[in-house]
Amino acid sequence: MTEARLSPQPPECENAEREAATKAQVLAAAERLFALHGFRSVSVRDITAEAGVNLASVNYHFGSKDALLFEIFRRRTAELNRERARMLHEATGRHGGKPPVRAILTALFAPPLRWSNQDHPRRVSVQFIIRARSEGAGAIRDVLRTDVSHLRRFADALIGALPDLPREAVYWRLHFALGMIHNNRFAEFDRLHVLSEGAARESDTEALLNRMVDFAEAGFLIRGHNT
Amino acid sequence: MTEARLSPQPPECENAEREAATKAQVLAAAERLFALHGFRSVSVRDITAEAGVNLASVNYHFGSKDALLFEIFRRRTAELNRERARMLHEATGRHGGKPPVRAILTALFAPPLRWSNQDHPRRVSVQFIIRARSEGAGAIRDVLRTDVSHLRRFADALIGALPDLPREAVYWRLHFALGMIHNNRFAEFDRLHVLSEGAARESDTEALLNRMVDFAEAGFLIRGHNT
DNA sequence: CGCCACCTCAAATGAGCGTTTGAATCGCAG
DNA sequence: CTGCGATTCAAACGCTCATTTGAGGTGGCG
Repeated sequence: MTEARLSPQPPECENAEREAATKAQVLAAAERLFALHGFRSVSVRDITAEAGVNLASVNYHFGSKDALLFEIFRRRTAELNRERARMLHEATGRHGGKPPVRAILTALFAPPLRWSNQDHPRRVSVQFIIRARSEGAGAIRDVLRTDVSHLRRFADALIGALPDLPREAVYWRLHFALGMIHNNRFAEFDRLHVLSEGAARESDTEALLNRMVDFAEAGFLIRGHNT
Repeated sequence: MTEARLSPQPPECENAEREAATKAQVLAAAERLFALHGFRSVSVRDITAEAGVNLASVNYHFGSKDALLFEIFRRRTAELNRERARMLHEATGRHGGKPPVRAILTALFAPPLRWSNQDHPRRVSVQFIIRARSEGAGAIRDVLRTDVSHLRRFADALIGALPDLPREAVYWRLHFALGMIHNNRFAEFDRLHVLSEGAARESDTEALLNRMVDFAEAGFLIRGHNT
């Protein structure tokens, strides 16, 4: 409960540091608990207990439990979208403005997959985002449904890479590809371990990334009877 | 509140009918509300109000809210698995014991997709199952993680159809294919409508089924550098 | 009819929830 | 040292929740 004060810090910034420390501890604890157990299952008391701060901290610093949830969601999706956009931008530069399907899919898949790595600091963030995507209500749901600016970049890039494919086919296949990522919850991996009797393990992130890109790329490149 | 008694029924079976009616009304209301808003957001009071029955009905007929949830989950997944197994069995018969990848994937995808049809009585059931898969805790989570007998039939069939592919590759690709279905939530369709500006609509179920099978089949049939 | 098992009902129970409150405490400026 | 704005704290508030209770009603059967 007094951990923040135990850290060796210059006294002249201790006040600001303590504020930042409390907020940061709440954010980290809430993200972890939400990712593991869902929003409604985790109480403000659970969060503040895990963070080692006072019960009132959440309402003081964030206004409400919902606002805290939205704040974490906002931060993490912004981070993820930024990294994805960066990789897409790099791929665009590498390929003279017209990246191939494989490079676009890699930009889409790699960030969340690499974050899911065993010892990555953003490991729980991916689970948090996936959970927020399916359980989120209110403001989160509104953002998810209406803010497609980030997805549009990828859709446009795919349309450019597949000029002969009808646009709606591209949108559908992008929808399928997104489903592949959103299914990477801990519980799904557990089921996969049981089903494959240990043969399929997600520990090798780059191999999994290749598998996913292979699978999705093949789906994008076909020219089926109904395209 | 007295709806059950208003229905014209032979008096000699009214008691049993009323019991069945109450249970059935609770089941239907709970399934619908759970599917639309999630488990934790829906209270027993919401359910009994929607069903037009007394508050205590849930605990009397099912024991607890959790047990009611699990009962619906058990029924719906059993129905879905039965239909999937039936289609797989039919495909197996049609192809002399060795159905091709396309037929296997159709057996996997068609039931939930057809249930999602606009006027299908099981429309909310699919949303319920998807939600239970990601939000479910306790007994549901245990079943999801450990009961893979239903999936194993499909995995074995796919292994038989793809004898040159390493087993773990089949498991991973099945995992990807399952992700494609589980992403078919109402909210995801909404987002797709916005992104595609109305071009991609899920109303034509058979066309969507073809798109999904095309996409997944291509992913299964490749022989990539890391298989 | 009278009994019985079954079901329904309104009311209550007690626990847990998000949030609020007002006093206490902090580092710091005057 | 004193006063001040920002933060932390223990306590409490009001509400909703799942569940329980015990009385009342029901139809079927001897």
